[in-house]
Amino acid sequence: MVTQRNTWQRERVRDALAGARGFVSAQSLHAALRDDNTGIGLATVYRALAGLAASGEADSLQSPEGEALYRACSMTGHHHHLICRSCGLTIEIEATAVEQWARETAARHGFRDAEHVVDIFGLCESCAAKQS
Amino acid sequence: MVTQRNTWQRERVRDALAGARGFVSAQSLHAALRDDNTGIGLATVYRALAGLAASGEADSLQSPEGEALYRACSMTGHHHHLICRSCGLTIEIEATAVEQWARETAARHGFRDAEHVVDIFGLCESCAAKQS
DNA sequence: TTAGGTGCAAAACCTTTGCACACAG
DNA sequence: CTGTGTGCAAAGGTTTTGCACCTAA
Repeated sequence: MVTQRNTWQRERVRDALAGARGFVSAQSLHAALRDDNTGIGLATVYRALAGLAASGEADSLQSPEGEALYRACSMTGHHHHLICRSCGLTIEIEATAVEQWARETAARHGFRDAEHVVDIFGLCESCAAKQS
Repeated sequence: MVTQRNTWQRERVRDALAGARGFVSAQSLHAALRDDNTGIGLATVYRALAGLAASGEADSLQSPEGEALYRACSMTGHHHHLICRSCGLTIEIEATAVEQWARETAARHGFRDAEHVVDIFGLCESCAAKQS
């Protein structure tokens, strides 16, 4: 395993990520840390996030707007997300049945080394209430 | 419904999209049309693709590299994709079981207006053979 | 005619990279 | 010390936008 030093910047990124309720962009994460008087650089945030994603501590996905979104990963192994499209609240879900369906579908069409993306977007209870 | 004029540029984009075996980026689509002596502009390709996606004639998704990928949509209604990560071959699949699972999962957590993303990436048979 | 489309180039955007300096180990 | 990490700024990439001209209806 590659070396991974323990700098206060990485701590802050890790903390900010853990404190976020849902997926956050590198940009907004940097903006938030900026506002906390930390002189942290944008590049550092990107590098820290890439490191966290590589080591499995964070999850990443592409937003429809073209940004990369990150979130602290609590569940070990493979899992999926239920995401509120309004407030960003994210719930990690297991999908054993879907896993199997994906494997079978890939196999039926002769595909190998199949990976899959399964995410559900919706309005969480509180956001749905607000919008009523 | 908004007006949608019938220009040769849009025809070419539509044709190129229909002729592609899988998802293609706006950039490569433009490059391909460029090579066919058409003086089509990059902005026009983007605008045409946005229009096709808006009218449901095309599907779009974000590649992990941050590009927007498009594909002609043959199946009506909601569907998912099985995509070769090497050659881009795309197979449209139905996933009734997954649809239901997604609805149930969303409902169980109090989410409303749930949509979902379900795509499988892998190596298709011929690409797997080539790589052996 | 005329509202909308097109091309070009510039701008906006997110992300990566080069480099000198700082710092954890 | 020494090899990494950092900050800054510049560069790289994709996508959008402004504007004058063009064109389908």
